[in-house]
Amino acid sequence: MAESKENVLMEKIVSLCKRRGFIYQSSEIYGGINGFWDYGPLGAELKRNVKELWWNTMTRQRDDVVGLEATIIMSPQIWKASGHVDTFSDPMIDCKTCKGRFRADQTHEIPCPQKPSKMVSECHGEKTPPRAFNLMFQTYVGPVQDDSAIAYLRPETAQAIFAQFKNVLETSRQKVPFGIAQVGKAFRNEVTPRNFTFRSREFEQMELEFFIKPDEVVEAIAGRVASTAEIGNRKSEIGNPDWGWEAWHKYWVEQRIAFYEGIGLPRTTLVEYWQKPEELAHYARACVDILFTFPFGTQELEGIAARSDFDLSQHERFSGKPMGVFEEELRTAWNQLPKEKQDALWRRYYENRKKYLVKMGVAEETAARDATEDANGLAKGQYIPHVIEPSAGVDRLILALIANAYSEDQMPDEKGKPETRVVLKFHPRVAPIKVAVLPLLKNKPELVKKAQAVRDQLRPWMNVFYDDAGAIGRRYRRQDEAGTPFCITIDFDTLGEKPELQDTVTMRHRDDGKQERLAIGELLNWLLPKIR
RNA sequence: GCGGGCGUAGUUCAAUGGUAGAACGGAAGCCUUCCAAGCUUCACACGUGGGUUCGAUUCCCAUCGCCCGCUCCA
Repeated sequence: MAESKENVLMEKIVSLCKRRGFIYQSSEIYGGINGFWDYGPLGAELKRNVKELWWNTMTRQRDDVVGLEATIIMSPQIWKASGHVDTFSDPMIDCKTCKGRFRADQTHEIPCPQKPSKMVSECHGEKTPPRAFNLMFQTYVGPVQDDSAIAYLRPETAQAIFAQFKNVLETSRQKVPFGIAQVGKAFRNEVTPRNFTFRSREFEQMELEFFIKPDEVVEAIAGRVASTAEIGNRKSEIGNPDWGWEAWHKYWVEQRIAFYEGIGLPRTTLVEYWQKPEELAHYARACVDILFTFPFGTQELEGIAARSDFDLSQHERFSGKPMGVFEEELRTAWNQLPKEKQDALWRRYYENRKKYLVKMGVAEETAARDATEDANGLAKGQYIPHVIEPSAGVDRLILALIANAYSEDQMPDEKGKPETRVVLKFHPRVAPIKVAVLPLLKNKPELVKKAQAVRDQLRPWMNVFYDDAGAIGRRYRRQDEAGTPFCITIDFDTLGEKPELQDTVTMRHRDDGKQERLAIGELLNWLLPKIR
């Protein structure tokens, strides 16, 4: 089989990941298990760095986002409300004649691959009966394994945020607009895990649910809803009272792209894809995918969806607990609005609520009654928040970072002969090892002792790697493959061979091999801004 | 799940119906005054399970895994 250039590159990456301890196959000694991957020592550091950067950016550096860490197994009711129990499964039919596979509900609209004049449902190919498979992993809670004990491993982290929305609202002293962030494992029994870790059955997500006022409420309070064109010109002003869902959506798209650029993915490798109306999930008003150009294609890293008030509404209906918020500000503003304005906003809110309820199968009459009740709430300062959801896959991002960092270049060896060098050009912020400390020679105890002292001085602040084995060049190359941005070498000048250079070291840069001389005392101040 | 291809040290590759070699890498030691240097020593593999056979890494079957297509998503 002729192998494509992309495929060769992926194989090199997979091989490097194993060789250097970034990623191993799960359960490898037992032959592996499809769709599961483990992170080795360097991978674990890389992943931790990425998650901490996300967490820091999304919560600690902001006033308006707080964190949550929920369980993986939750009440199965959650997945009924979210729709995952019913819609997270696609009945499929295989055709034994033409080897095609089709969604059972679409056979009447897909042309037969062999006889395009006929639809799949009417061609003569021998077909299997429809087989439904739910993509959620099932388990049982408690010792008795009957239907009443069925529970699911969460297929996304988002639902826990919705389920705990009221608790967080009441205990965090936040008010809308604000967000709840969560990082954690999710599980999907994918039909076909593929492309290394890109589509795994166990994976990790970094999700933010950012709760905002519905546009009707924004308009009631601020008098207007800002157009997205205006937002583009005032990016620095975060969260003006007149921001509607479109402004917030656009804002988060910008924020997320900036995040990716900040950890070393160049803008040129990223694609911002606005989903077309017909591609949107039923609950979404808009969705932007941030794609990365992997060796195997341009694929999704993150989706930023404007999910309306769908999720909170679903949980309100299924749990019977109110999910709305009350704001004095809205009540006051509402009562000062002219009657015709009140009526117009009331009508819009009513129509949206009713549309949602009818779509979810609520009888017309009941829907009208409930929507009326909801719209009447506006005058009392009550509404159900809408949500903007930036949802990113950690493992995909790790793979993107590795693929982006992978490069081969020519570097002269000891004798000046050019040799191919494999180097992972990680941004220092995500690099698993920030700095390697190397005594020039191992068999000179003074060098070793000094190097260990430098290591110990830096260790509390960053991940430091000490290595004294073999020639210095070999150690540099090893660090290149690990993606270590900086190497510190302790030599005889450090010890004072040239008195003016005493207590200085060589700082060697990964990407170009250039070196500079730095005083030991200034190392920390030199390094810290680069790795944070 | 369906169809096609592929499974030999950590990696990349050899060879063979009579139980396997290399290179690089790894470990230990010597040496080494800045980019995979040199010398010595060591460890490590036929994915798993059946079958055929006197004997299977080699042939057959199954299974697991990887890659490519269909399909799906973070």
